[in-house]
Amino acid sequence: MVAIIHDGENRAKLETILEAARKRIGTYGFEKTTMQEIAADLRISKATLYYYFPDKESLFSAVVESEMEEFFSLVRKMTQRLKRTDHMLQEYVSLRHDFFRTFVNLTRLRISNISQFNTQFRDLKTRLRREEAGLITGILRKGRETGQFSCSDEEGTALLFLEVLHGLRMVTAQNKPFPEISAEDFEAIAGKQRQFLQLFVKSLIK
Amino acid sequence: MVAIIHDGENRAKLETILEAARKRIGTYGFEKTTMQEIAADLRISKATLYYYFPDKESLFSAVVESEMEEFFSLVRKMTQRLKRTDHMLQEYVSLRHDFFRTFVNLTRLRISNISQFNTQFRDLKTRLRREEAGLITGILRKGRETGQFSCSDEEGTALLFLEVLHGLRMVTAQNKPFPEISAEDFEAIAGKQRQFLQLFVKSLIK
DNA sequence: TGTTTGACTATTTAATTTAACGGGTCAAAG
DNA sequence: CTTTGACCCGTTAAATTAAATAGTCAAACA
Repeated sequence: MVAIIHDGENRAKLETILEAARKRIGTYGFEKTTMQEIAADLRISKATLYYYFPDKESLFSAVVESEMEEFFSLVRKMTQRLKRTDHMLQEYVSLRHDFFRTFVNLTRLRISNISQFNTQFRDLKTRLRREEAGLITGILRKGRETGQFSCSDEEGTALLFLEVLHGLRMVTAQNKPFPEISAEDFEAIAGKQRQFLQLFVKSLIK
Repeated sequence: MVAIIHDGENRAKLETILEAARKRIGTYGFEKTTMQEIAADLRISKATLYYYFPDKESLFSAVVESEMEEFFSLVRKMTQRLKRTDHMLQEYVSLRHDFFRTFVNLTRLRISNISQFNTQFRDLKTRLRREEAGLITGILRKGRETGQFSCSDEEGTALLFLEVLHGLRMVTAQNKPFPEISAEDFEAIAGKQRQFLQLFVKSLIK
């Protein structure tokens, strides 16, 4: 049997591995998490890990993917629950912020090392980016259809929106040695993002 | 006589030193520019350099300061020339972009090394930041006074504006090895900043 | 007196070597 | 089908050493 097939009890084992990996990554980041450590946490051998995942990259990609899927799921539920599209954007920023708070170390992966990771990782990143842009585009479209927003080029606007959020995060967190993204920093990021959101919405409601 | 006093011909000598330092820094950045090299370019001894500037940090700060002053001067002239405040913002972004294009390597200074520089450098940075914020605040105020913009909290808005521009620059230039901020990257940054500017102005013209 | 310099030092940084570690494989066992 | 210990090899980290570099200063000079 091959690891890629997810059936029954095998699926459960994969889940426990993902969970262990997620904990390690969430605390120490990609670089500082070894396969040996994950195996030790699960009290299995490293070779067994390699029986379920062909390589480190695949395991880590799977972790990121599952985390992102959960985030997307929350977002979708939220968009169905809310009526006002400006509130959707607001909630989106809030959810995304919480998500990144628990997943910081993941983002701490050094750029230089990203390039070392095979195309697989880069592909995942761009896919998630696209998916995220799709969600925002959807909200903007809905805003236009319901007469709440006036916006031409929803796609371009959505990309700009995401890049500005990303940029504000970077600018604030930039010169922190390493684990030192403090609670205040997170609050500062949230504040700036809210301020931007206000401005953004204002530009849409014309 | 002490280097800090800038009179007559002494001033001229300081200028030539600043010019030589500026060239080196502009090409190789702070870290990779040595006092020896600057001295060699001027065909003077390193000790002479230290006669005019107490240390490397002071010389480099002086270079950055003079560059920034020139930029600010251009901006002020521009604001007096133009009537429409939205055009002022547009021109500001354009000027700033050109300025940073010629001064990239300066920004390449590693954050970790910035902290090594004494408070002096950090002070300069915050002072310039404040000055820049003042310029934008001025434009926003003028916009409100002339009825072109409606904006409460001009200061906060100005800071956000600058941080978003900075953020967009970072996000685009982030994962470039070193000297590889290509012309395309610069164009991409400019494009995103223009797009944001459009949105920003829209939110102000209510 | 103001300016320039070569020779010097003390610290940082870079280059070099060496040891440890981590990703990944595999034959064999359960 | 699943698990494992033992193994390999390339990368990284630690330790050691060599080279630069920021900064000083007494002496020369204009």
